[in-house]
Amino acid sequence: MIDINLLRENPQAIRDSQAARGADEALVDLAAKLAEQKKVALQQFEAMRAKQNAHGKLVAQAPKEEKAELVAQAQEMSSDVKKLEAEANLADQELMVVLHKIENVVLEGVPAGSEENFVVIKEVGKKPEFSFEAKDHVSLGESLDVIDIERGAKVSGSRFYFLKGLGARLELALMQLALDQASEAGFTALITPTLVKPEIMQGTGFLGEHSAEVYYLPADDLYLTGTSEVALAGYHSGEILDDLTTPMRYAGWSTCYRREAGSHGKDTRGILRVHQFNKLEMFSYCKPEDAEAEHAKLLEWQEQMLQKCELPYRVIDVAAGDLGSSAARKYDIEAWVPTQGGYRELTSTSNCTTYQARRLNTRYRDQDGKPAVAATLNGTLATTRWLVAILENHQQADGSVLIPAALRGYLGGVEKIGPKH
RNA sequence: GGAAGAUUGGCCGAGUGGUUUAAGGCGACGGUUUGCUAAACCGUUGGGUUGAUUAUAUUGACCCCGUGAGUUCGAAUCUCACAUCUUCCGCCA
Repeated sequence: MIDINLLRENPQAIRDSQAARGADEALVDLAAKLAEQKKVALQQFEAMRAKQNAHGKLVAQAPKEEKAELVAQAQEMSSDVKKLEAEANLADQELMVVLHKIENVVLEGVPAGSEENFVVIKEVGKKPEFSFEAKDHVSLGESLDVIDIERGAKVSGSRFYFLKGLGARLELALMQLALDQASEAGFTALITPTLVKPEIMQGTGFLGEHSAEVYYLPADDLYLTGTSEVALAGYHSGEILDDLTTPMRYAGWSTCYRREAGSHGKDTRGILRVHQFNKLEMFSYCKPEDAEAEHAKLLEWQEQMLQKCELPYRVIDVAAGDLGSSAARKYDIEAWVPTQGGYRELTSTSNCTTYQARRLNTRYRDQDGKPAVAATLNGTLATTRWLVAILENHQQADGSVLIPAALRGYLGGVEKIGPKH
């Protein structure tokens, strides 16, 4: 949710942001109007309530013989109060509906426009050159007996898979490497719930445009999370954090579930786009003025992980129209995928400024001890999808795959995955 | 799945329809005293919305006692639903 003070003081900034995203600018003026209406309604209600309260004291103190008379007067007041209260509540609800529709104000420098308007910030690493015909991760997974897609489909349907043998161990190795790196950087590890209540899912903004992406369990009124960001953002909801002089950082590990409802026919081969995968997510709570510096750090840590996995990649500054509604800026790191001849997203890091925390009511105490809304940021440190890039980039002429040195320690020193026969 | 009990401020805890404007204690913070610390004494001590004024301050109104609805002129207090926790019984890993 945007800051209602900004709506009052600088509505143009919000209009400009909506325009950069290609979102509805008219919402801004509608919200301002509704805010004014709510204020008036609330004042009327409070004035009437004050009268009622004062009268109530008279009733309490009055001698018995005068009570009947005073109570009769109070009855009239009561109905007025109820009416005005209902009006004020309605005005507030109307305002909230519109406020929630306005997306976060994008930061200066974010490229305007939609998906294709991203800006490449840098390219790092050397793309591999093969003297043989490179295999994609599906055939590598099959020949090395580390990914079993056929049986995944048999058991659970399309977009499901088994990771097997060294494939399964490689994923866990990747997660552990990421968790160790995060721990060294001061992150607190958290294994998070993957089923959450509606208000948490709502609060993190995943029930907006992307609600079709989310698995829902009607029998229990719970949602399956598509990322541990949901639980991590909800972790401190409704709290006032004592000290944010340095950011509070969590590394959340969880399985993630996505319906992929809007992507029929897209990436149907392999494990690039699946219904279930694992992810290690970084999540930071910090002061709003520290958010951009924290964002840069998250990006740096992500780059370190890609370098440890010896993957060629590029960093892109995602365009305003392609940001989630909570994000004020987002950087994606895309790894080179040889058989696709292109880059594919491996990580994403968003600076949500105070937008997400305001909706979840997460605050901190500033220098004066006064509560203020915190900023939240998130970023991927490892996912199952990384296996695609690792397998394809490190494949050898003999059909084997070299394991990046940083991961070997987690695999009992195994240096390569050889063909099964 | 069944039964009983509980939920009040940072923490403990009183409060069973009207001077509750939520007692009291602990903790924390400030002050006095003190060579320093402690003790003692005095004071302060939540969140939100919204006004006024001489506007970094002062002061007022309203809301918040797990959540939501209801009864009532008036609800922390009564009713209903839900959530969470505790204990017990049953079933199961």
